[in-house]
Amino acid sequence: MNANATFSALAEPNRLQIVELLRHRPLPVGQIAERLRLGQPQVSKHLRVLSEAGLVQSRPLAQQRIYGLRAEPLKELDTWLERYRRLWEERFEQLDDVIRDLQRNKGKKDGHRK
Amino acid sequence: MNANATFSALAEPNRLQIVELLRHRPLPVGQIAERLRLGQPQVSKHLRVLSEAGLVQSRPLAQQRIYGLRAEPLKELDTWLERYRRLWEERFEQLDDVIRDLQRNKGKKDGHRK
DNA sequence: CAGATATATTCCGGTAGGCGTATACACAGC
DNA sequence: GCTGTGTATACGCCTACCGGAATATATCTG
Repeated sequence: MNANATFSALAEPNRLQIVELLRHRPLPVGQIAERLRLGQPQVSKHLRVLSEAGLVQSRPLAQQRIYGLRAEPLKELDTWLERYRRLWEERFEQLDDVIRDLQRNKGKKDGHRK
Repeated sequence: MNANATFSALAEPNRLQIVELLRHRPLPVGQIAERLRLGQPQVSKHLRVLSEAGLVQSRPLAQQRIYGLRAEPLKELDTWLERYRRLWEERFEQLDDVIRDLQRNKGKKDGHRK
């Protein structure tokens, strides 16, 4: 799925900060730049990436563009994570168990332990 | 929060594939390389990154290293996502609402400074 | 010990992507 | 129209990082 695009969009620290900032409320570009102490062109570029990943959306208001979060990619991330919840909710098949299996299959020769 | 490290580790497509592969069960490096059709050194390097992000863990078995998933970073990701669930569970404060607010306030100038 | 197997590390070349500056575009108000 | 404000894009520089090949390290076998 698109999890890839979402991850790489959020991998950049400033972009992650932008997302966290927009979690509270939509903001125009200038406000984002000011609060995160970033250059305006950098913010615009990051917003472009976030927008292409579907994480934000903008509406024009006079000369401003108000950017707000979009839920879908995060919802998809949640769905993606769903498949991993067993890792900590059930105790799952643990590494050591697998090691033990493999050692058992190794056959008769194994007298080696740590 | 370490969310940053987790995101950038998962941003790389091959690393994401490795994680998805290890979701089913732990595997030695060679198996991973074979199934994903990647070079062994590349896999080792990706595993190093994943390991430093805490996403995988290895145990030696003879000359092999068996890599398996670790739950914690994914659990943290889940926690991080928690704060965004309102975005789609409640309908939240929507972009258009904010636009309307801003347009209404347009009459009076509130201070902005640089 | 030598040789085989499994993995890690190193070096190199190419490239994607970040920042800063300058510039282009868009809209508002006069 | 012109000017000011807000945002987007273009250009250049630079660093991080990926892939591939060669090499180093570790462990088993005989």
